[in-house]
Amino acid sequence: MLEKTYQPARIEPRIHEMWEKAQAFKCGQVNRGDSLGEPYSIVIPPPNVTGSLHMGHALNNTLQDILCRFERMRGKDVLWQPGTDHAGIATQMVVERQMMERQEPSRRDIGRAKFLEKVWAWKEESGGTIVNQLKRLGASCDWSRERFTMDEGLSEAVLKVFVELYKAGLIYKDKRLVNWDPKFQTAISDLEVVQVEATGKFKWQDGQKNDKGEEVALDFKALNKLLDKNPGGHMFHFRYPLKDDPKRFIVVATTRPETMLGDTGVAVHPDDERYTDLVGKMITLPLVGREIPLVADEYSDPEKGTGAVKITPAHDFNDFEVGKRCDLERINILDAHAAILDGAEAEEAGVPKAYRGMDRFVARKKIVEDLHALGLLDKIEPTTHQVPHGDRSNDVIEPWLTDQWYVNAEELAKEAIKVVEDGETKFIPANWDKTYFEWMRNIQPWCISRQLWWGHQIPAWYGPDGEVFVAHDEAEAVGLAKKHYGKDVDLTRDEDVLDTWFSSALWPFSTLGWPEETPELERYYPTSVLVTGFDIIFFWVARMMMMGMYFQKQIPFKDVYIHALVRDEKGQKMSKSKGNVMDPLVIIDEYGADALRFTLSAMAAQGRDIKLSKQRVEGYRNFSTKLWNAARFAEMNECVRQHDFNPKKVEATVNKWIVGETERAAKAVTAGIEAYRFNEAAGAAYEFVWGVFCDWYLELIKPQLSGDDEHEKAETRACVAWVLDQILKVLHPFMPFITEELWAHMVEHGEQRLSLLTLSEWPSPEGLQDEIADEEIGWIVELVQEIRSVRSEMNVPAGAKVPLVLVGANAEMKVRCERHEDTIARLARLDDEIEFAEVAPSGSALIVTGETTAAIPLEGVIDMDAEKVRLAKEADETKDLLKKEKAKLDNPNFVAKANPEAVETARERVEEFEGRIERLTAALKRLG
RNA sequence: GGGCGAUUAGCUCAGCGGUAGAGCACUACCUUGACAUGGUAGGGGUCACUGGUUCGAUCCCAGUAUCGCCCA
Repeated sequence: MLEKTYQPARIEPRIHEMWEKAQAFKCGQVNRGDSLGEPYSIVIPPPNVTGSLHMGHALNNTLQDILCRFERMRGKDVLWQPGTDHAGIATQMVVERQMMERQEPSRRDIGRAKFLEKVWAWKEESGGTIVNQLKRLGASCDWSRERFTMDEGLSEAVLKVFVELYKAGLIYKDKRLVNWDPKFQTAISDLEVVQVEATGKFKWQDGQKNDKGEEVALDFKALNKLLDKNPGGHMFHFRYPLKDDPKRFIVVATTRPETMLGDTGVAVHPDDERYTDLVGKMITLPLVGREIPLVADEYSDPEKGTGAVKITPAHDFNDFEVGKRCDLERINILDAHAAILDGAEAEEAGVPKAYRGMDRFVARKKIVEDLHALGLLDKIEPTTHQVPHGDRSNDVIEPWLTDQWYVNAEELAKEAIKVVEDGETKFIPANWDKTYFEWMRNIQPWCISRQLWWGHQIPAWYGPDGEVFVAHDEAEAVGLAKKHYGKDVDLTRDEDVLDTWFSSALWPFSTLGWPEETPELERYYPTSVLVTGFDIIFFWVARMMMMGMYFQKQIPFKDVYIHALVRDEKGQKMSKSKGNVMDPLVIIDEYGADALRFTLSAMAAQGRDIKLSKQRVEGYRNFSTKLWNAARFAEMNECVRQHDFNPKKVEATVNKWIVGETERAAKAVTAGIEAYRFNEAAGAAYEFVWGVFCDWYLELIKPQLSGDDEHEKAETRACVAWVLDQILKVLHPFMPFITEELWAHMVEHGEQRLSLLTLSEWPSPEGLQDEIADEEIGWIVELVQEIRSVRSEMNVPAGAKVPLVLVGANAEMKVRCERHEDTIARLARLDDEIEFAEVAPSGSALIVTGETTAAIPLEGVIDMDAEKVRLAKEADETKDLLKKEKAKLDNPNFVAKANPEAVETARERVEEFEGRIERLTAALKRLG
């Protein structure tokens, strides 16, 4: 006997063990029938090995799991490929932090090899967290195939890709500006940069007078206090003197004063008449003394400030381009820590001694002070601007001039764009292709080198003169070098590693064994769908597409399903700093994995973010309880599975009706999942289970189950068991644990199950609709609801039984009544038998439905005045409806142009409403 | 500045060219032998605004307003 409530915490681990033991999720095995189904494959977007499951993961993996379980039940050979990525910066950071906490020597002290040993040790010990969390969510991945981007095989793929792209000229080394993270001392991708708004409040202008006519002094103490708190937020205007006419100044503005040490020009707009005569003249850069030209370039905006901008090509992305166009020198003034250069480099860059080795923000303050002392500070204004920060370090990013490796993404993007244009790969919802195209068509060279130790070390070796040899391994590089130099030379390997996304880009085929030509690669590539969030379109989708097209000549996935972001109940992004994070594991502990999964799927409407609240989860936990108790009811009534039960052969009307409803529900769920409309699929299942099966079917059959018609009882019991089986099946992708548990349990008195629910066949009932049964049950439902409604409105005590008289019933209704008398009586709480009469007994409450008038004779019990008001109100409402329909039909255009079905419906309605009004009027007349 | 999206019940959201829906919340009643994590009944909406298309618009189109996100 089932317990009274479902207790997920007790059951989930056991179910999980069952699946594992049965190796239920292994790909390439025959689960049913005698042949392998057609392949269906999904690669998991590999979570960071340092990660732990957050709500976004929970949603992402719930949706993938729904698809996989659904297709597996439909007989496909499903591969859901799991694994994690090595997350360069994040992992290195975690391990370094751990070393610091343990007061161990730093990574630089112990060296690269020792450090990597430590990272691997960390990975072995703690790297599996998220995998176990995915299992708790119920993810039906083929865990036997779990991969890691730093695996031997995947590393081999990385090597091959790097070498081949290099040979094809699609990977090259270049000196460009990169986003430099001074904290981690590595280049990071544009996508790892977050813009943080800075707003200042300090204001000062040279020569400004106060009320007393005194010049206002610049309060450095106040300014520096602000700058210490936030170095951004202010626009500083400097006066740069002309070389030939030192009394004449060009005023330029910057939010980063220290960069002026690297200025190599000042630009004005070519059409700016204020400066026409000055273009080409030289300016003396204050503090530094360098002579720099005034150039004309359209980058400068004549409307902004003075129309002149200082140009620092080595420290600003826009200035870099201006510098390129105007042939300006690039002078780097920062070191890897983003401090001002020191020593020989400083000398070479012409950095004045006063600032050498100084932190960038200290230099910022000092330069402002020094320029002010020279009378070259024009004004300081508060401003609001975006300051780039590293998303992991949270340090201010510096554009920095370095040698890095690049992928010619523009070239690779061509094919990746084409296959989406051609519809080979489809985005769902479709409008995400706009985002994809936008990004792909404006793609920049992809900087793939990172100054880290943890990752795939770049397979490039340098000769003594800096000549580069890219090869699969050192031996090959040595060979190349020998050929180049004509003798053996010492080579040094490039120290840098590749961007983590470089290996992730290969994930759809590297996990299948590439570069080996494996049967899995042959069978499961291209994968069926990639399921991910929109924020990852650039990171994964774009890059997987480029690499897939180049190395496999085939798309990596047919569909890309983009799901929403999970937010908190107020619509805020969940973040640790806001403290509004909902931990999926806490929710699972409290409500069960099924409740969480169902909540996420029920809310996963396309194109809208999910605002998650505990209350919602609680609601779907209640749904599990409801299902549990329906099964419990079935069990108590010995509703057990009969192997020869055929839903097409049921005789009882109510059974004919429920098998038809089951078909409808199964089809709706199927259609929903097929179209990635998870909310519709979940909603259809929910409505069927609760609103149809529990609320009506189980109630309608109660009299039968306690009756003595053994033949009918047997059919109904078998029918309940059959419907429940179908319910467990269609709910399984959403709620795998409770359904698997009930599936196993429902056989206690019946036939042994041959397999797990998760390997059972997806229902696809056909031909079970029965219009007559639908109509008959529909009539009963309506009648019962109306009686209940009247009882409630007339304040008939809930426990009291009332008589019922059908007025002017035709033969069919009489038959129906007789057939379902027990049921109606029970559901509507009637006493005695239903009676028939030509006119309603006096003192009755009246029910006027589409085709029926029913009377509840309760003279003395009900308030006849209240009854009059109620009927009059109903008559008025019906008259309004009638008026609307009539207006339609009175419009000749409607009759002429509207769809004939619409006209027909309108006519039917008019008839129905007129009938009802007639009967309501008659009823009112009787009441006086 | 460019792009995308949203605006429907108190809240969160479905829906969609033809009688406005759900969940939660709310009100009343009910410990009836599956379930109080429940049942029954009920209240509650100019479908943001303005035009247009149409026999008919919450839905399609254009514009306005407000909000959100992404990219510069």
